[in-house]
Amino acid sequence: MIDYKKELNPEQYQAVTTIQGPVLIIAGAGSGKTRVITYRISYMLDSHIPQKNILALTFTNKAAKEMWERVRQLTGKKLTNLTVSTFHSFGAQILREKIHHLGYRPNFSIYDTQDQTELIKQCAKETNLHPELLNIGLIKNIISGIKTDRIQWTEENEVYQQVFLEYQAHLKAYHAVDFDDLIVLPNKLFSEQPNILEEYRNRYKYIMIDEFQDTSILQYNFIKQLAEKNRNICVVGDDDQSIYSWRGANYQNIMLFEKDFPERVEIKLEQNYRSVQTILEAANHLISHNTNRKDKKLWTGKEDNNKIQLIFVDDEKKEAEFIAEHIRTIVLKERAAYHQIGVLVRTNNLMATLENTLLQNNVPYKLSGGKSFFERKEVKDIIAYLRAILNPDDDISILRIINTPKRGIGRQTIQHIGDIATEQGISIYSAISSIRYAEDSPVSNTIKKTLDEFMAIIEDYNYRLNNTGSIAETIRELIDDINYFEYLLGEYRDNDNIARYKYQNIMLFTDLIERWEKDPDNLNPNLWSYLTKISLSSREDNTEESEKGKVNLMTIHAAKGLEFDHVFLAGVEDGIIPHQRAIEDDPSNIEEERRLFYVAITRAKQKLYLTTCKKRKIMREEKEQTPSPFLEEMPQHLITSEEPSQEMTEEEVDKLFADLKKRFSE
DNA sequence: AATTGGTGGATTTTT
DNA sequence: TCCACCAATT
Repeated sequence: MIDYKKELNPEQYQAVTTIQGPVLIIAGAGSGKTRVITYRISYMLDSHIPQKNILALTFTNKAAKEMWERVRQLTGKKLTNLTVSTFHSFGAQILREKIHHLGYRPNFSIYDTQDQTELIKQCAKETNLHPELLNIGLIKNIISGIKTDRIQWTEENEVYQQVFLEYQAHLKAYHAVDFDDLIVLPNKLFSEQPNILEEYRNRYKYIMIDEFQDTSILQYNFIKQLAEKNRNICVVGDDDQSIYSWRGANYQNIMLFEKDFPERVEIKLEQNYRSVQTILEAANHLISHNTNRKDKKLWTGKEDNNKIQLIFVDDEKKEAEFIAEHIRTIVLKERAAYHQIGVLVRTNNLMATLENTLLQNNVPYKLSGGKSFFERKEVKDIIAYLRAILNPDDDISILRIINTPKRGIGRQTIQHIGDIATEQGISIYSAISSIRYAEDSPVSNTIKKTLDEFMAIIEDYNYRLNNTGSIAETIRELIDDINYFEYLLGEYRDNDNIARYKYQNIMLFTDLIERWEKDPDNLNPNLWSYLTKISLSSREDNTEESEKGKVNLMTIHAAKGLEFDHVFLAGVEDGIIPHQRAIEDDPSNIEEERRLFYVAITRAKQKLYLTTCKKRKIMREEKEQTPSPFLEEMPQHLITSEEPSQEMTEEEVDKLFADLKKRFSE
């Protein structure tokens, strides 16, 4: 039995043991937030609350996974009925069970950003949108804003109204949903169908929300509906770490919660267990420049004399070299473990140089963020096949694969098929099927035959994936049947290695499916669940052994919730952080950029390094850079700055390392 | 009619 | 650096 009183501080103890009624926990950075949630779940189980009545929602898959794992270790129980998931996968789960009430099939496809972009382009074309107005990013924001009630139609954006309607209609016709729908549709079900809401209220009587400051209004409404009756809801958040407002996060939800659940118990966790005094003091000082925040005083018992290091270098190349070499030094000198080192950046494009340099210096690293394995073109092709096989009305997937590998179905043919589909209001797949029998069809007999073969593949594998043995094995046969490897060789005929590499990725993909399929803990090994799982985990979250022993290279956003002994923050320059674009959008975004900087520096447990370049290549151009203004918002006595260290030759570096090694062995 | 190769343009953060 | 669009070629 766990001695809760002994293992937790008084505030944490109160947070863990107050399981009836609404609770608001304001948890500063590093104050043991995850610990509180996991102990709280454990405490509930000890109080004989059934697993199936507990719902814990997080923001990222990584967090969900980690929480699950920690509860499992803490309790030693088999967690078969506990629900720990992200908002989006919880939404997907509800839709899987109930989406037929909205007229979709349960085999619906989930569109990621790429698919969404394709669809928007298609809709823009169909509505004859003026090419000058075609700004996909903007349209995406408007569509998302309207769907989630964040914005209204105005004179300015109403030109996109037609595209929006078209977009929505297409999704429905394709039996497809986008990321927003994963919250919008369950929310709609809850508000329109009281019996469904009642069913979920009875199931999930105890609800916990992690990273509450990152929830959107819509997500808030969703959980409010669910929790309103039983009122056992615990939200945990930190307004200082709200960094997703661009995606609809609304930290005012904390105030809404206070209003909607006035009987709440409020608990503040202010003791920081993560960082040393220096880092915490700098962070506190920095964040105090923000207005309109809940007052907090984070404190720690960890004294130290290490200052934050600020390093000036010439350009991004030198910056990367400094980081790579310094990592090698601290690994040798301070016996730091690679996986306890984090290299953080504001934007993905800063990662390329760092990556190359780490590679050259033999520093093992692991990326999170950036392109996911499942977003690689070759893998995405196969996924599109699988989606189309499960849901042939999914036009986006059909269009992606209809001529991949090349079968001789070109632009013209596709145009014809598309016209028929639009005229008759049917999907591309149905249109193909009707072309085959049409007397005056606009396509030649040769092409008809090709189309026949294409349909045969879809139908054949639809049957096989639903009825026969191993999913992974069937997919391998599919890849073989469509001659994908030959296609790759043709596409990259000037470089066999690329083709081989891509093919290996696909083989890896099928291996992943096989492992998932054979996992004894997997209660639901059907292909649809797998496709859903990977659509929702856009990032690679390796919890494999390979994760150990590697430096973590990631964006600040991706680093939220993580901690490292040593943190390098690269590109601490004006225009990068705060990001120029963010400020241009709205000068008040400076506060969010500051929170981002705050999140970055509070990832460090012991030592923090900030690097600033004098010049940097941005979009092919050399630009003179100036240090980030945030540097001046931290007490100067906590920071020591260095001019670039003299360049060392390869031999000198080797000699230094040899010396260090010698010192150790003495 | 399909494919290939060239040129120009663009890059915040993510479920 | 990578991707999308356009014109010439088979």
